[in-house]
Amino acid sequence: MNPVKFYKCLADDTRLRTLLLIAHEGELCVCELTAALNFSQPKISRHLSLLRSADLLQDRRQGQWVFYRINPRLDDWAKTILHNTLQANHHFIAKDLHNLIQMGGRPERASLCC
Amino acid sequence: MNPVKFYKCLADDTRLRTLLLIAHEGELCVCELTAALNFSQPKISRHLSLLRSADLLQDRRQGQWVFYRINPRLDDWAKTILHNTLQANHHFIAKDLHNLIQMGGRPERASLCC
DNA sequence: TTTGAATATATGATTTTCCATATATAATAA
DNA sequence: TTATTATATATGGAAAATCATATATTCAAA
Repeated sequence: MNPVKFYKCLADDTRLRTLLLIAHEGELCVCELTAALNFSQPKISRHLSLLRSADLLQDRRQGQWVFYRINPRLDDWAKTILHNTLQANHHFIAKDLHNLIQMGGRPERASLCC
Repeated sequence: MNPVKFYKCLADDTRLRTLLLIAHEGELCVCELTAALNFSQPKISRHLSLLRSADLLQDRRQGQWVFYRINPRLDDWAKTILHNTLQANHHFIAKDLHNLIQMGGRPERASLCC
């Protein structure tokens, strides 16, 4: 992972909040991010597409929803930086997490085993 | 330090190489950075000005030279990220460090004590 | 056929770069 | 000392490039 390319991904309010929310929650779908961030769906979708192209995020479809998570094959140093940033800036996504908890009708995750 | 503002500073080739070179060397003047990066002096000066305005760098004048270093009052999490990035991406500035070593007539630092 | 998500296009805003020049310090000559 | 020249750095202004957003539309799954 080229470090400039990596930091360009983090250098935007929508993208950084998206990444930290996903890092915090493990996995989120587009409609959850839309509710948490209170931005338009196309806006969020476009940033997610950018983060997926840059290999920071991985997506999986489950029925009508598409869930995003941090790409597990992301370089360790980059993963570490995401987690350090989250730890030191929890306040940065506090309101978004609140919105997420308030959100009704969140999709159920498929159980990962049996 | 707002994390988006911080990452905007790192999200540029010239600025990231400048920061990592300074983090590696402790302190560098503009002419050393110009020689290491092989960019025009105004270009480097502009980016240094931006990094100083954002409180990532501190400058001091010594005679005709202006030396830049990482702002010692930068948030710890941000300092940590700079150092982690340097450790994991030494290759990113290898050529620049080589240019720096090759450079003739580097200015002498004022000794910090007696 | 309704819901969730992605994409295309246009546009406005920001950022980066270049060129020329300004300022500041230092070295040298008269 | 004073004037001259050289070196180091900063900045104003303009052009070029990049980026973010809104609207409209399309795609895909149930």
